[in-house]
Amino acid sequence: MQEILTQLLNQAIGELFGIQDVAFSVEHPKEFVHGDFATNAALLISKQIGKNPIEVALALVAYLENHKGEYIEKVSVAGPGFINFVCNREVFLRIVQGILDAPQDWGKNNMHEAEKILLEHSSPNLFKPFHIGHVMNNTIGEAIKRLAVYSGAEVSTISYPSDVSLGIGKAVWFLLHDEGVQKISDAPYLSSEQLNYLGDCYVQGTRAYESDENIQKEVRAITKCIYDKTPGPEYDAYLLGREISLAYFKNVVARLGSQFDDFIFESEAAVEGEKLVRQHTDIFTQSDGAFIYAGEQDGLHTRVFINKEGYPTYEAKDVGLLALKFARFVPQISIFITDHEQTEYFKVVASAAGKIHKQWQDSTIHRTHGRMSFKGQKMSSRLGGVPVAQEVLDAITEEVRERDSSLPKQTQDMIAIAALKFVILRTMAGRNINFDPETSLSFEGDSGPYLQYTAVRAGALIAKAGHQHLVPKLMKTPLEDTELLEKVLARFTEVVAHTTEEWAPHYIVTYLLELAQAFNSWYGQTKIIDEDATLSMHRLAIAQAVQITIINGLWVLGIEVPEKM
RNA sequence: GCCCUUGUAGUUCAAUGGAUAGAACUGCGGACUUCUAAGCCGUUAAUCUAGGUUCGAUUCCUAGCGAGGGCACCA
Repeated sequence: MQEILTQLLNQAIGELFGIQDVAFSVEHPKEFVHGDFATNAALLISKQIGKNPIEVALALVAYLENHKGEYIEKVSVAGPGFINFVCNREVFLRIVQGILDAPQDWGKNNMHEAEKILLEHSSPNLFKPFHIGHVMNNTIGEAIKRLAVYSGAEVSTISYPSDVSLGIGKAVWFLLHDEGVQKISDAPYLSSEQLNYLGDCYVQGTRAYESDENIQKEVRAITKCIYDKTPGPEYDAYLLGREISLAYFKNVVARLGSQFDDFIFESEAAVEGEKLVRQHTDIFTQSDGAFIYAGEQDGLHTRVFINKEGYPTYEAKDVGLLALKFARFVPQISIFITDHEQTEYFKVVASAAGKIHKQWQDSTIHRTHGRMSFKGQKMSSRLGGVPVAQEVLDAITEEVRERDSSLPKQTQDMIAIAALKFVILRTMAGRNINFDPETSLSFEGDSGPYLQYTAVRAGALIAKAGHQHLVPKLMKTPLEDTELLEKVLARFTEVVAHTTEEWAPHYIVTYLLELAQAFNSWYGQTKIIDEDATLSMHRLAIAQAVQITIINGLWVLGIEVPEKM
């Protein structure tokens, strides 16, 4: 439709004013009352030829009226010189029919057809708890993954667990000094006591490390065993903790609705990264016994890639990670998600890596999430720091249960996750989120459960009508009460496309709220199933299209819709 | 000190350089007692400051003020 209008306008401008290449836009006005499309062409032309914009617009409209074709119903001038177009209703009804004909395809596009997209997100620190920051990462990562799927790409999702670090050495030290191997072996597999104990190892180990120099030496020795994979009780204890930690990670992300095709471990990336840095002494120069990259040459700052003790730092590991990603998956686009505090850091890594392989820098997209700050005390962690994912989810699920204890456990979980994910996804990614469970977390108004409820409600309507042998079916000349909804529905694919261009899921959230509000408002003032069977069937068809659109939209966001609520 | 991000109703968030800056929560007021009230209808309320570019600026540029993050061997 946009293409048709653009072409038509170019033709009109050429014939009337004899100019070409006017960079006008054809877009949806914010308000539906302004029409279906609007263009600023007259404003731009008037500037070029020095005429009054309204006059220019009127001339254009006169021309367009005579050439408008079957899709355009009305052309008019508005405001300072905008030209508004109203499309024929047939245009929208045809789109809605398309939703009903192929619900599973509604919203998909071919922006990345046949491309390989690699996604990395939710990367945990083994031995440390999976906290609320990981949930943010996971939620955004999963949404971007699904957007990629909707764009026709062949998507692989991986995670990059941190499995070697001094911190892990500390945890293993405590594990060994507290007969911890016995303790976690005795506890039921993936029980909360087992996991809590592992978390304590990290905290206690860190505390011990800070208090005693001898312990520091022991911890470093253990860390070296882990790096070098030296057989022995240290490495065995490490392997046990690692296995439990990883299994736990898979468990938590599964609860959130995502799974991974593969892992690249930090220990692998470390080996690869160190090798690459040592191979490229032209890029990584020596300074104070360390290998550094002087980012100043690209307007950035210097970072250390191999420290003076000869160990690869996080920087080198990230270079190794890039190498492994492109070698194993050969993606056209590689996307990864981190906390936004890594933005500047990664620019340096990308700049350095780009000098080894241009593609590693050019094909990588870094998306970030902010921090979640907590005002209320309700969900502060047992560990005193950042709240643990499991605890947050349990607390929200408990609130859902208090609202309606009759719902199945699975539905309660779905609603809780929707509430939490919504809070994360509604905001432009990268910004901090003030999360006050008392006020931010909502089940009413703009919220995940509101969207779920709307879809469930539409579904209930159709089910009820089914008992009266009424089937959803679009009619040729229906009443006007569904016109607005038809127009809102039609925009879904554009919204998905826009969201994919920027990899910014919050656009979908905003759209779904708009759709849900339009639907609920209509529902509130219209009797959908009434005596007139023809009208009822048309309205049901609209309700079904709304249901499909919300379900598909929420699917992209990683939110499931229950049968009932 | 330098660099990046950011500043919108009382609160939490929106707004590809466009038309009357949208929602939700909160407050206040309503309707129905008929398809799911986690709903609907009404109402009060905002672009940090000062310049600039533009027909037009919340959006772009400059300066200031405030917030968050980063800046050599942690991850």
